[in-house]
Amino acid sequence: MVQTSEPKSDRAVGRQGNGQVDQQPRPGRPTLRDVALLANVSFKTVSRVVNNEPRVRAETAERVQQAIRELGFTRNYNASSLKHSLSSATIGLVIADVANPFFAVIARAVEEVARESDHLLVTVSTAEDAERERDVIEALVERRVRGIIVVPVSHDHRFLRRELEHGTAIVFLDRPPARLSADAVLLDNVGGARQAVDHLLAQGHRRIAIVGDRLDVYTMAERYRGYQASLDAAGLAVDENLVRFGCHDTHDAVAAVRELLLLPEPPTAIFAMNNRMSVGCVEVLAGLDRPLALVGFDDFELADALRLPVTVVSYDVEDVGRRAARLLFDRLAGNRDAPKSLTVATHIIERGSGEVRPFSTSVQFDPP
Amino acid sequence: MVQTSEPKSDRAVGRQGNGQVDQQPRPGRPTLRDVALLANVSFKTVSRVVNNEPRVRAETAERVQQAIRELGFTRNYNASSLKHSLSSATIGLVIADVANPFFAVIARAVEEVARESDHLLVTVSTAEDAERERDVIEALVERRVRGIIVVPVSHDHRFLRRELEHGTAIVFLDRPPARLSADAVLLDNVGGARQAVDHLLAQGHRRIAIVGDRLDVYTMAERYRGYQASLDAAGLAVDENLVRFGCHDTHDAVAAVRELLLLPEPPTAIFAMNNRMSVGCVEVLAGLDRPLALVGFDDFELADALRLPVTVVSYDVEDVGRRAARLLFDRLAGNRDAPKSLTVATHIIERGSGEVRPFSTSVQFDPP
DNA sequence: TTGAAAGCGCTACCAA
DNA sequence: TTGGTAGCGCTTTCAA
Repeated sequence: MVQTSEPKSDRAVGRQGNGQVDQQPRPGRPTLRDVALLANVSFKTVSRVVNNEPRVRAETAERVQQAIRELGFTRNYNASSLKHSLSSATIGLVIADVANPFFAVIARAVEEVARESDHLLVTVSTAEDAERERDVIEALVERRVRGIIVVPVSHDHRFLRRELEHGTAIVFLDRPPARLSADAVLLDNVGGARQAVDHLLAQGHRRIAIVGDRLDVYTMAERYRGYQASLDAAGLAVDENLVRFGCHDTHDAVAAVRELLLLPEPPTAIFAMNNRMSVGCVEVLAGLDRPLALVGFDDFELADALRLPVTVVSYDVEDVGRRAARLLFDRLAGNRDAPKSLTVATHIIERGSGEVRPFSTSVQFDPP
Repeated sequence: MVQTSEPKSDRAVGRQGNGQVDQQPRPGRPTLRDVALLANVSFKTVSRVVNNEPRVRAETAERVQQAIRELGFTRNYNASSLKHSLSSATIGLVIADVANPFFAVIARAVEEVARESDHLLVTVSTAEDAERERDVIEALVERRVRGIIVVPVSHDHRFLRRELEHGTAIVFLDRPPARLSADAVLLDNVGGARQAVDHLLAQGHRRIAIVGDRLDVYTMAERYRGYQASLDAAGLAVDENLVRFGCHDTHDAVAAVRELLLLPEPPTAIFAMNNRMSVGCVEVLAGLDRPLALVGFDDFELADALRLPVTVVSYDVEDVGRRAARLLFDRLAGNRDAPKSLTVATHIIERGSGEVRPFSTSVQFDPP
């Protein structure tokens, strides 16, 4: 079906020369031994060639290379790393969902750093399920990944202490470890949420709704604290009718916003607690005659190209991923300092939706 | 720093009972042997417990479990899988870039299927670089992943024939194998592009620009063929000034569209060849007074919430990923049929931007 | 420059 | 129900 132009000579396994073990080509993948047999050298010599060790005669090496090509031999890395126990040149990334752009960007940044260090990345999703978190981490440890970057779901990470002691590096991302001391890269969630809500208050809003995922997710709890603190500082009480948690995805957020709009006293502004929530809000708000104010936590694609460009609390997502990965490889390189926790600052990007005033009808509907 | 409530009794390694080898706890991860020593059984028995094999006395099993917990033992999966040679319960996914929503959704779908089969997923990016493609595939093979789903970049996959023969399942996604016969899940690229351009022609457009990535990427070439065929059928020639290839990301697309608008005879419509291009186009078009028609290949988030909702050529992305993964696991389950190639159909979703007429000024600017 | 032997952590097979 | 032995594919140490 497909023509190959590779040289086909010397196809027999036991070679013509001396009377070596002329055995059948075994089924399955060729091993060092198969190559050795074909090249008529000891399998240790093949190992040397495969690992580019110096003390091999050029002529011998060439013969071995030829045999490797002929057989399509590829070194079994799992077997190699059985020796130096650790290793595997693989790291793990545990996130909630790759299809969420936040995590997707994190994954790319981490993979990029991993690649620079010649490591492969195994990405697994938890879907915010604590049990699944344990399962996937276990699976990663079983494969002896050298390190794990985890966006944690559970609230007790003592089970990871053993792994740390056993030499697996672990870095927490976006959310801190619970009941464990370990490296972490976090955001200023409380501060960012305060920025958002303060901003809306400054425009004169008093009925500010909040739309988010489960409150037992760390970032949600923190951002809610920021929301509360902001209202509190303004002398306002939290109106439970305006608080909508439990939205897992944009669909849920759409439903939540629709409900909010049907309230006898609807909000004049919304604080969307992450990029999924913001997108959900926009889906609804885009259809309204009169604009509602909106500030979202996390920037997102096309936020600036919408009918009413969305004001967001932003930060460098890629940097978050990169920093976590660097911390990890730093540990793998032998760093034994006390666990470090970095907090990345946020800043607000005003685009229009956050500057809408309550009940305003003359708002600018087109981008500048 | 962190308190543990785990039982700490029997901490010594050689137990109190008979005079067994009372050796030092070795550094590094505990092995079957360490557990056996502590539980005072043979390490084969520990192996049985770890693998839930039936013939172990409950009492013995409990003692072993206790030792496992005490030591924080985790089975070394790489060592296990050395036996049944293949295995590793891992598959690979080779894509261009996880941060591209198309690939992110594919990755999620593939991971989901993998998880159902208790497999882990290693995701690697090629950044559309053929050399990197070979490198990462090699890295995956070295780790003996059982199968690989690849969105190929290179134009010669003969090097994979050996891997197929050696038992590694390979499924091509989005782009077909070149000089190799293998499973594939593709889109109707030519047909989809024709739908898009025919649609624009039907609105009366005659100057239809096309914005895309490198023409040597299969999907781009195919979609361009569709563009050509559509124009050809309408008796129109391709105007090279309106053809903009070489856009890797949204930024490049933005620049390309800006250039197009500065043309002495600018286009009245644009065909964006993938989701990245569409987003770039929207970024520019959102700022214009007079709308330009736009049809994009690939649906994308918020396309319906934009000032001028975007008409797209759509299809079920998740399904594409799922089908590829199912094909792969089907092979791993032993299916030896001739390679299969599936083509997923596309359909147009009219949202407004594709229904803009040339030079129209009275276009509906708000969503219904 | 090359090879032989031991062993990484585990499972398979057979014996007790 | 348990344990011993061999060996997966490779690297390491030492000898030739």
